Amino acid sequence: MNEKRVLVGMSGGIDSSSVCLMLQEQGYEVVGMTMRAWDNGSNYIEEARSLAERLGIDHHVVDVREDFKNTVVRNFIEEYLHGRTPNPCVMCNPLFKFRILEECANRYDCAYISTGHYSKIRNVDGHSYIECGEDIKKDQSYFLWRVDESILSRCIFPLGGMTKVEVREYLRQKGFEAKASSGESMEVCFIKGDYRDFLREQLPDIDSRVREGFFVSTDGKKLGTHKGCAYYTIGQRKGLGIALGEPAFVVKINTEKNTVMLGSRDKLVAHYMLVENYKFIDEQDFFSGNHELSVRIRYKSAPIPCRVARIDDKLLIVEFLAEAASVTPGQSAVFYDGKLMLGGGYIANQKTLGLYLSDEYAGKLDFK
RNA sequence: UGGACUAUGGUGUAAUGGCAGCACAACAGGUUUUGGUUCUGUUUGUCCAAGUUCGAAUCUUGGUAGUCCAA
Repeated sequence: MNEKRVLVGMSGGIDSSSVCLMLQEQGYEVVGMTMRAWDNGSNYIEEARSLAERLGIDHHVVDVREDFKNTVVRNFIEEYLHGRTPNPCVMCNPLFKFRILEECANRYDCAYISTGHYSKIRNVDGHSYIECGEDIKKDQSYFLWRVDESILSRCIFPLGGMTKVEVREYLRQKGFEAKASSGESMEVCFIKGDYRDFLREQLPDIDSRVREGFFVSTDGKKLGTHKGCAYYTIGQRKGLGIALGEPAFVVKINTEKNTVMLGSRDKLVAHYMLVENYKFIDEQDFFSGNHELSVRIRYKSAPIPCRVARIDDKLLIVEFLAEAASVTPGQSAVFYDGKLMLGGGYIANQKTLGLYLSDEYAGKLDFK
C-alpha cells in the first residue's frame, strides 16, 4: 500500500472538499470517491466531480443504489413497521460508506482513508478508537459505532479539531468562496422531508400493513385514534392531533395490540434500558470496570453517566446514573469514557426489562 | 313528552354589563448527518333570532341542540 496516497470520500459539500485541500497541502496524493447511494435531487456527484477536476485529482463514482435500497432503505422501512425507530446512518456507515471506502482504497493503492467527519482517531493500548470532535454538540461519533476497527486504523479525519466556522474560513482563504458559503447539507440522504411521506412512497400497499388503532393512556383508557404504529416514535409530541389540555408524548408503541400509549413528560423518564447486538472496540476492556462510562441514547445529546452489566453475548442492561428520557427502541446506544467512544449497540424492546430487574435475576448482574 | 341545567376556536376551559384570555391541538419558520425533543411566530371562537343598554359571551323572551331528574 502506498503510504503517500489517501482516498477521500467526497460528498461535494464543504467538509469533504476542505479535506481534499488539506490533505493535498500536506503532501498526500489524493484520490476522490463519491458513493451514489440514492438520487435525491441534489447534484452532489457533479459537485464532487468538478471539485476533483479543479484540484487535479482522480475521481471515482461508485453506484450502489440497488444494493443500498435493498438493505439500508428496506431495513429502515421494516423497523418502522415493527414500531421501532431506525438510525439509517448507523447502518450505512459500516455496510456502505466505509466498506466502499476501504474497497476503493485497496483498489487504488491508498494506504489511508479520509472523510469530513468531525471526529478524531486515537490510539489506546494498540487499538484505534474514535474520539469526539471538539464540539460535543457537533460530534458525529454517534453514527460510527459499528465501523470496524480495521478500517478506523486507516482513517484520517482532518476536521476533528476544527469547527464548522473554521472550515468555512479555510475554504474561503483558499479561494473557494462559493463553496465556503454554500448551504449546510449536501449530504447524501434518502429521507427528504417527512419520513412518513417516504414510507408511503416506498410502500404502495402501506395501508394494508399499517392500520389505525387506539391511543391509550398510561392507565389503559382509550384517548382517541392513531394513524398506525409506524407513524410514531417514542417521545414524540407533535402530530398526535389529540388535545388533552397538557402536552402528551408517545410513551410506548405496541404493535401487537396496535396501540400507541400517551403520557405526560415525566412518563418518559427511564432508569434502566436493554441494549442488544452490541459491539465494542475492545470488549474485554469495556467490561473491565476501568471506565467512567456514559451513554448517548440519541444523536446530539450529552452522554448520560451510567453503569453496564452483561446479560449474555447479545444483551446488555444499562443503569442510568442521571436522568434519561425517551429510551427509543431501534436507536443506538453509544458508550463513551469521556470523549473516547468505546462502542455501542441498539436499544432493544424494553418489555423484558422487568425480568432482569427482578430479585432473583438482579443479584446475578454485575454492574460496572 | 313535567321539571332542572348547559351552550365560548379543532378540544378543554376563563372572563358576573366595559378591549373575549389560557392550555392543548393545528400551521409556519429556526435548529439538524435518523426519528423525536426544543425554540420562535401565526391562524381559528361567544348556537340562532329578537329585545333591554352608551355598551351584551354575560340581562330578558323565543327557538334549536345536548345533559340530568321525573318511570
